[in-house]
Amino acid sequence: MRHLEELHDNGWEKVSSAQLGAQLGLTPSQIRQDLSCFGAFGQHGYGYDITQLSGALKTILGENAKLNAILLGAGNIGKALLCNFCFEQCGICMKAAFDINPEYVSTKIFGVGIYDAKELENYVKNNRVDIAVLCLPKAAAEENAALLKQLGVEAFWNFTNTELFPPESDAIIENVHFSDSLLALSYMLTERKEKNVEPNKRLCG
Amino acid sequence: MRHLEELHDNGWEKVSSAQLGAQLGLTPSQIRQDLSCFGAFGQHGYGYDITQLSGALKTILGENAKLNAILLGAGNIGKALLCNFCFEQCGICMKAAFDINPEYVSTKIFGVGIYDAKELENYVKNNRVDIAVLCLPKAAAEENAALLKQLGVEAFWNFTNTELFPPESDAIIENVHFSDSLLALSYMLTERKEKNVEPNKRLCG
DNA sequence: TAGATTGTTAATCGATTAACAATC
DNA sequence: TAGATTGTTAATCGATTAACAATC
Repeated sequence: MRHLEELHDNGWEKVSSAQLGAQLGLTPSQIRQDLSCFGAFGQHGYGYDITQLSGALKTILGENAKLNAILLGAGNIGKALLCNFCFEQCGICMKAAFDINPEYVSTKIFGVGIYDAKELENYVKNNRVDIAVLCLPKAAAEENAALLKQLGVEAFWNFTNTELFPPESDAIIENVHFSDSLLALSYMLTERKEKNVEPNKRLCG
Repeated sequence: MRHLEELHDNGWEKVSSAQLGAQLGLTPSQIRQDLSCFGAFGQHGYGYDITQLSGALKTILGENAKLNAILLGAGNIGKALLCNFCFEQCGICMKAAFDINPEYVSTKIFGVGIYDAKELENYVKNNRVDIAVLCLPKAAAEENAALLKQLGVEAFWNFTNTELFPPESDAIIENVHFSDSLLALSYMLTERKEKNVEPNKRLCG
């Protein structure tokens, strides 16, 4: 999706699975087979019309679903998201943010009102909330996630450094674990450096 | 790793592959086989000593490698990372940040000095830089990543919403693509809602 | 010794790749 | 029609799971 938009911005109108594959580091087969899971978006002998394909993907990804979100925790990360991240572009409507800090309450960040955390339950009961964005400290996150789940919120975008629910939970969770990500990078770099020094003791690809 | 630390904090001393699997939503086999890629950390008939295992994983992940990092772009996201993210705990030493905004230059955020972006090249030439954390707007990110790569920086923690290098590049990149993440969530939620409404037109798992 | 649980080998499953008929 | 490229079926490959001998 991201790549298709880039191509579109650069004036491309069509693209073949071979081109897409080369640009993304995938095989043409993979492009075609993955897309075919969701339908037939290409034209034989021509390729994929970029506008058409990205339109279809948008629908599949739910960008047209008009989902409502709220944000919990207007600290540094929460603020950074509200200010910098374009929820709109992902088809998400950011409705409200909640915090316990009285300094923040009743202010607005980038057009989004900050409410007292005490009002959270009431808000969720009276408004449709599809996605909760969690930017809280660990303990508060678990507590609030459980509450929200109970109130019917199904999806969580989790910036806390914890698993919110046990594996058997049916909540939909997308974790953004910064430390996992950085450690993965650290691992890849460390591994490469070791390989360069002692090229004979590697295991497992 | 994260889970082992949690167990440790809760007073656990040993854990079996069956327990770990249940807690993480994996099969015991997977736990054992994945760990065995890197060595034999358990004891037959006993399980894994948590301190010992997490110590071993730390080394594997490079937490003991003492890597140096710099951060580019002290805007909202950059600031949030500097203030809230514990690089230390991942074994990373955050040495310096760079920005073009004269308001930021020569100040400090959370103990990390902000320098003028003009000094970047000079700094990298005179100091070891293992990891560059990119919190820049797209265009600037590509430019700076190319420069850093040329100066010998191998690893990039990328908070830009773009691919920094073509797939064939040998740079080590860990992307944190917020919009990808949110769209994945949006997809899962949309898919579930559709399934509930029309339970008969699903494809591909 | 009996019980538990590992590390590893073999069996199964799913995902990726290759091939090709269909078709624009 | 010839050339290009899709969507899909079959072949290959790798990853997950199951099984079990080794051992604490």
